[in-house]
Amino acid sequence: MAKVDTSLVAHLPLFSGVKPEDLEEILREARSARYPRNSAIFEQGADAQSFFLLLHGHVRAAKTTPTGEQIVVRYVAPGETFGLAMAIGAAHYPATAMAVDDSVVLIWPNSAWPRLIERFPAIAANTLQTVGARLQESHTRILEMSTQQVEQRVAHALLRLAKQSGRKLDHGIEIDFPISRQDIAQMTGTTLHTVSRILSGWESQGLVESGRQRIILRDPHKIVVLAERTADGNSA
Amino acid sequence: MAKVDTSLVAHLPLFSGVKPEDLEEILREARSARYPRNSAIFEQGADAQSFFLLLHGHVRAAKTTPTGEQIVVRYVAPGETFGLAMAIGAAHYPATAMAVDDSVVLIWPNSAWPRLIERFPAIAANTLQTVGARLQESHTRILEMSTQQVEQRVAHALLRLAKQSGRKLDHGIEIDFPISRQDIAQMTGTTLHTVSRILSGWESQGLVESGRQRIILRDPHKIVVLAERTADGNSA
DNA sequence: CAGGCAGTTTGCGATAGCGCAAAACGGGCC
DNA sequence: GGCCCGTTTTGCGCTATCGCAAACTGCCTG
Repeated sequence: MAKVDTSLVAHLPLFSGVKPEDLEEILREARSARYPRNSAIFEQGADAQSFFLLLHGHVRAAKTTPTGEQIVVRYVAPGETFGLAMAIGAAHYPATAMAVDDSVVLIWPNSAWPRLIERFPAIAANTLQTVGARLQESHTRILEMSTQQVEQRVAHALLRLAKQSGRKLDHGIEIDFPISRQDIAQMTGTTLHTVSRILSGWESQGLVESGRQRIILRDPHKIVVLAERTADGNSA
Repeated sequence: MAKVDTSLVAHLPLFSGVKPEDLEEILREARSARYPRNSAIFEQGADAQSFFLLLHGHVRAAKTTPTGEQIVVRYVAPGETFGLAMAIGAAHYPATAMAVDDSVVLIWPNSAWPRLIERFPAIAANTLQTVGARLQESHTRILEMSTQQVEQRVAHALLRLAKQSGRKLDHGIEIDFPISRQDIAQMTGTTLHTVSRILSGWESQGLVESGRQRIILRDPHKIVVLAERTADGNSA
């Protein structure tokens, strides 16, 4: 297994407050692995045996109901951790993680966690902050689902994706991994049909350009306006 | 200010792994305060200056949109922490906390947090677990909002409240604090009208007994069945 | 004990978005 | 280069739920 250069990960939030010379010791406990596009990293309900740090690629975390419906919990971008079941005291993974692009991850065995946070308390504090940030995002999402129409929610979702994983083009911002109408529906609590209709509408207005698992925001500013418009068209 | 008996809080998850003799030192940094029913403890957006542990009563955490709509983030039960903005790296409170019943809380200044987790790393680990648990609850809530009808969501919400803060009566389980139709609507992403209709229906079937800010689950088992029924009436 | 008010109930349209079905499309693979 | 399959588009009826309005009720207050 190739050794990971500490300089690649030293600046990540997870390791803030950790001395560079300690980093090597931390990385020694991890192994790295490559997951090809569309391969599963772990399955919801499985025994949680490891936790992960994404180095390259993109990972989708999704939760499935007993009846088979799915929602996308989040997309993981490079530099972010995922599969932290151990840290939050869960014995099983609460979601399924799948690589949506060829991805490279660092993998620590769960057994390393207690030792890690004992020797480097900053890691516990950093993780608390990222989990807290995710909690706030979840609350925001709940707020949106409770108060906004589907079109606004889709607008917000795309803007968030663009910010997190957007690649700047001269004619807009492209979401940097394959994402389907269905995926967006599962992020916003609607159906792929409705998403498709919305994107078609936007496309004809020149706001986006999209195709098979590909979306480019051509006019992010107008989409921001859409996202903030209230149901009554901001008549107030 | 009255001194808090360590034996009252020693068993709380927050302090698990903390030696009893250290507990007094921790409590010495806190002050206690009483909030009468319907008084605000902190407001969304205000500078986060303290974090809280609820001793008695019940607290509602709610988030408000720019346009004034609210959702209930959660109800805090005795023994739970709230207002952890500092711990999760937020400078401002992301929600408003209001006592829904006469309540007693312990209050630590944020400045105590770094010292606390440095001296007692178990507290950071414990907090990480509770925040993680809240994150999972949020995801469950998002899943429900995405896949279930309003009636199922209301059923789930009431069952959760009953489990968290239910008082057993001989003729059912009563939710142990004042809660309105509006509150339930704000927990489930619907309107008070729809909640009222649903509860009226249940009442006529003898599933619940309810009135002004008061709900008793008369037949929790049947409500569980309702909660799990799929949209097509479980025809499969 | 009488108001008054917050909370609740209920009726009645209006509609956003779902669900189903079918056709069109696009791209990768052989 | 053509075929096949997953994705996307689009039409159409349906309904769960909203939104508004109005009446009702039970507490708490003065």
